[in-house]
Amino acid sequence: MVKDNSTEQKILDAARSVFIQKGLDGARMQEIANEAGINKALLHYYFRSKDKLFDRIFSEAFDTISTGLGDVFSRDIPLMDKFKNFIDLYIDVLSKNPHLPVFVFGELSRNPERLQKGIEKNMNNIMGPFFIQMMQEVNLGRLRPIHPAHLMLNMIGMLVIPYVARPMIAPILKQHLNIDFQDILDERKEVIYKFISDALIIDEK
Amino acid sequence: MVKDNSTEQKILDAARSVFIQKGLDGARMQEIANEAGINKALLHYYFRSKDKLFDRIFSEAFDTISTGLGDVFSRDIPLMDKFKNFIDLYIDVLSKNPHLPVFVFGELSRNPERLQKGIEKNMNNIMGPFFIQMMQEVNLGRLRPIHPAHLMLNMIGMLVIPYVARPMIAPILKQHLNIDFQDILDERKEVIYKFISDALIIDEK
DNA sequence: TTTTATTTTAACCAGTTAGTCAAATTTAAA
DNA sequence: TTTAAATTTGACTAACTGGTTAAAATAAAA
Repeated sequence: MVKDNSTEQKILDAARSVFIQKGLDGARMQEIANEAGINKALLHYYFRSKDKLFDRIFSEAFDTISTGLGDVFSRDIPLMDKFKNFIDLYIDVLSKNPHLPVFVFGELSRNPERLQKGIEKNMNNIMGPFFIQMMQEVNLGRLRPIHPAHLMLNMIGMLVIPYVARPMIAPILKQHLNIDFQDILDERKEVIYKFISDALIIDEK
Repeated sequence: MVKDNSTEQKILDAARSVFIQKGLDGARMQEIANEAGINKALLHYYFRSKDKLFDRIFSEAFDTISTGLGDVFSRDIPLMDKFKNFIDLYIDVLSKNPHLPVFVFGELSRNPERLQKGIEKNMNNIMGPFFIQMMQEVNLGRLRPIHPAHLMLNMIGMLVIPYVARPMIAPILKQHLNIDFQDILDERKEVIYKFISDALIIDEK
């Protein structure tokens, strides 16, 4: 009497794959049905409409891409350790979901009201303490002054750009410098952490 | 006897607006026609198909977003000045075309073969000298060692992220820190240049 | 087994979309 | 002015798309 859960899962897997690859407008219900190995009508039996199905996939994607912003920064550890943890965690997530940023940013740009209220709520407890912790380090003369918002933008930008701009940059690197993009990706964790360390930490001579 | 140029221009303006807002799949020829104030059939008279029209708009957008990578880095000036010029130029371009990165990266991600061969050609003369110039500064002990490819990724990431992630980040900043995103944007030039300076330049004590 | 509820399907439908075409209108040339 | 070329339009079409529906198949309950 219970719904066959594996069918629902097959649909979700197929929908995730197709939506992330083609976007809301480019995706076809027929293609999702084919990839799930089922009838198109069954799609509407499980999820009433394309939009409902898409919402499900997008929420999931948004949650994934919001990972860490919460967990990491609320832990009671030194600031630079938070950055290190954040970088490591985020690159792990991205390397497993390389197409997520383009998908989320793209759909969000065409439809900003899709933004979840949830994520904004549990951001309240984090931003404040993190802000204070940075101010302290700056006042102690250990960090060069920078607004936390800018620092977060800098980090997220450096983390995300290789995945967002890959189809544009990878061919150039390969052609003119004979560099495999995967090698660059493998070095990102260390490079980014060193870069922000060098930018932030003041040598005490 | 010459084609009415203003009609073609009206079409291109409308197409640019609609395609960048909705993407290839989300755009409708009828909407482009409406926005251009003409008949839909006239669209096909000037540009034979939706794809042809889109190609035109995308190429233009790609050229715009590739600005500076060529001009700035081939000039014979100190390395840090190149970075400063690049940052200034790029932010000016982005502030005039804030939706371009999401558009180009999004369409390129769904259709990587759209990549122009042109841009790769005139990149040949630039990458080499820039690479060498950086090596020299590093060997002279003036710059901390970093692979030029990583540095470019860092810069482009920091430059582009506010525009790409705006609908995600702006509400958070407003809600929890009461910061207007435009204020952040206005500070980006200086912040980014200071950040990479601090990260790269070795103090000679 | 019989009955009832759930899952799956094939066929269908109404609305939309890119693209066409013949005719009308405007512009330029002879 | 007349003729020819270029521009613009309204009406149309064939293909596609999300969604529906009634019936069939399967599973569960009685």
